[in-house]
Amino acid sequence: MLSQTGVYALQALLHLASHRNGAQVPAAAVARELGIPGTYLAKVLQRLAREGILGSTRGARGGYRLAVDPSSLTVARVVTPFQDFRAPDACLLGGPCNPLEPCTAHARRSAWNAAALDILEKTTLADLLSGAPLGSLRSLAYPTSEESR
Amino acid sequence: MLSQTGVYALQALLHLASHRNGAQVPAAAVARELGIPGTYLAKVLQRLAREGILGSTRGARGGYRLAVDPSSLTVARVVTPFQDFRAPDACLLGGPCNPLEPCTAHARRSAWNAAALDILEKTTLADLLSGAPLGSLRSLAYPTSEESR
DNA sequence: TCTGATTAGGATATTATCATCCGAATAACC
DNA sequence: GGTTATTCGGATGATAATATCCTAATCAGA
Repeated sequence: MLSQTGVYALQALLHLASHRNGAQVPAAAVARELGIPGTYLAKVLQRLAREGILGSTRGARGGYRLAVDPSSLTVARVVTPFQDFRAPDACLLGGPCNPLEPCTAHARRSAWNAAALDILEKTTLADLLSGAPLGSLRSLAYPTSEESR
Repeated sequence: MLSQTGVYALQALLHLASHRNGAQVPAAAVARELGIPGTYLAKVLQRLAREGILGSTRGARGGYRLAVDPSSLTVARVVTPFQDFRAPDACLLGGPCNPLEPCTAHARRSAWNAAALDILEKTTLADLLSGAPLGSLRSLAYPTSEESR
């Protein structure tokens, strides 16, 4: 569901978020701490900075810091720069399938994708850090008896 | 969520399932019908045959046929040979994280994965073909007011 | 102003996924 | 038995994701 790069991004952000008072942390330190290939993480952080999710300063005692509030930073926003979640429009049944009146398989597939994206858009960095109750994830548990088929 | 190869497999199986009375269909015909690269689909079908999902006969008038009942064939079983859905055990927070008492982020990530797998295991080929009500997918809709955070 | 630490960015290598090619093996039909 | 249609399996090629390398640009501090 999440690409390797997406996971790296999340890990790094969670690590930075745990550094209170917005202290700056060099990319190499984050990488060392998390056991992520340093040269690669550098690229990922660079990208997150371009996205405005991280702030950066170069030079001695420089590094990266969170630029947005963890409680308003969704997993979707973190991960989207690195992987595409748009539902593919090709129909599972092959034939040309009117998007306005899609076949069942098509509709189901879109529902899968929407559901996955929904999770990512409802979960924030703060959620991941705080031991908050599962919230939106609860709706993903096994369906209770009356709604199962 | 689904790899390209997984989608090919599903499309092909759906196509074969629509051929009543278990008639055999050559790989090339399936590929032509669905607009999938024929030489690649051949490999996919071969694999599905090894998995016991398809039956095959070589030679003239040969081809592939479904070897299991669509209503007992889950999407998970179709797709698993081509992509791994096992939840990675690496912790999102980096540090060594006791699997028996995982960190919040870890738990949430597992929940995502379990939820995704759950969808795939609850949906059958027959579901995709029949216009059956969404069933298990309904539990993935936006949470109703009282369960949202 | 020099030096060391650090991000920025381009170029390149490595690996996995997707796709193609080719030579068999097998089965139906004449 | 020969011919044609088809699956099977191995080898190879293309493309995208992942990872590394190198050279700047920038900043803090001595």
